[in-house]
Amino acid sequence: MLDWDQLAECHKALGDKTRLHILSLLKVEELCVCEIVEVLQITQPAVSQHMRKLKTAKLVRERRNGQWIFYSLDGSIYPFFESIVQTFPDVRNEIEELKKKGLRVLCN
Amino acid sequence: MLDWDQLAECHKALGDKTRLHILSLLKVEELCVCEIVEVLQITQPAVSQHMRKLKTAKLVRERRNGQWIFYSLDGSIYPFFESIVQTFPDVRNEIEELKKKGLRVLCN
DNA sequence: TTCATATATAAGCATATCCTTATATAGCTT
DNA sequence: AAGCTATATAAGGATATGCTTATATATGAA
Repeated sequence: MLDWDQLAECHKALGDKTRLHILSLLKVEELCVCEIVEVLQITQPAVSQHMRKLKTAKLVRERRNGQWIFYSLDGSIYPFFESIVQTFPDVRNEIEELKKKGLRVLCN
Repeated sequence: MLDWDQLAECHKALGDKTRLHILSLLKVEELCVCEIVEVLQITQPAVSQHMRKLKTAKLVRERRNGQWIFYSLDGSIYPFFESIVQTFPDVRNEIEELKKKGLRVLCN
């Protein structure tokens, strides 16, 4: 069962606009750090630190592929996760923009 | 629709153990500030400030009855609220304790 | 009106958060 | 091994958060 510490940590991780934005992107598809940097236009360390919080809160999982680390959504320990994800704004157009700029290709 | 500001504010309000505790109590039943103070054993201003955050985040509603203000759960603007509430720990025993001590009577 | 009780607000302090820049680590490629 | 790229960590500063004590406001009662 989830205790107060875990619940608070989860919601704390969700309680930041930048991280909600990142999670909304990951809802569309798995992304690596450099792609998220490109979309959000903040520094790479800032993104790394957000990813660490999301990982600690068990809201994302990571998968290394060469020098890239791909992050994807995973809130399977939270019964409410799916219903929260459904409320994320639609950011498919931002991923489309990324692809148009050809930047996704770098990581594949 | 909910935007990122509202979503972040909601989760920020949920991202604190004390507030999760308060919401868990309100899940059992409507309570006034002095009762919450009694259960949590923190100062009255601390509870007041938490209630303000919860109210601003639209997670509770308030109802004045004489000199008491009763708070109750209300996350109706959040589609995921019910599923989050279900994960709150059960604190019915704490309310029972309060009643045994006779402190609930003061407000009724 | 005066007093008592319930709640809210103000001010101040300790700690947490989020960003930045600088540096370290890890994996490719040559 | 040397150099390049992707990511992580460290350090520091500005702002936010959560608590406390002190004070203000609001309601009910005498």
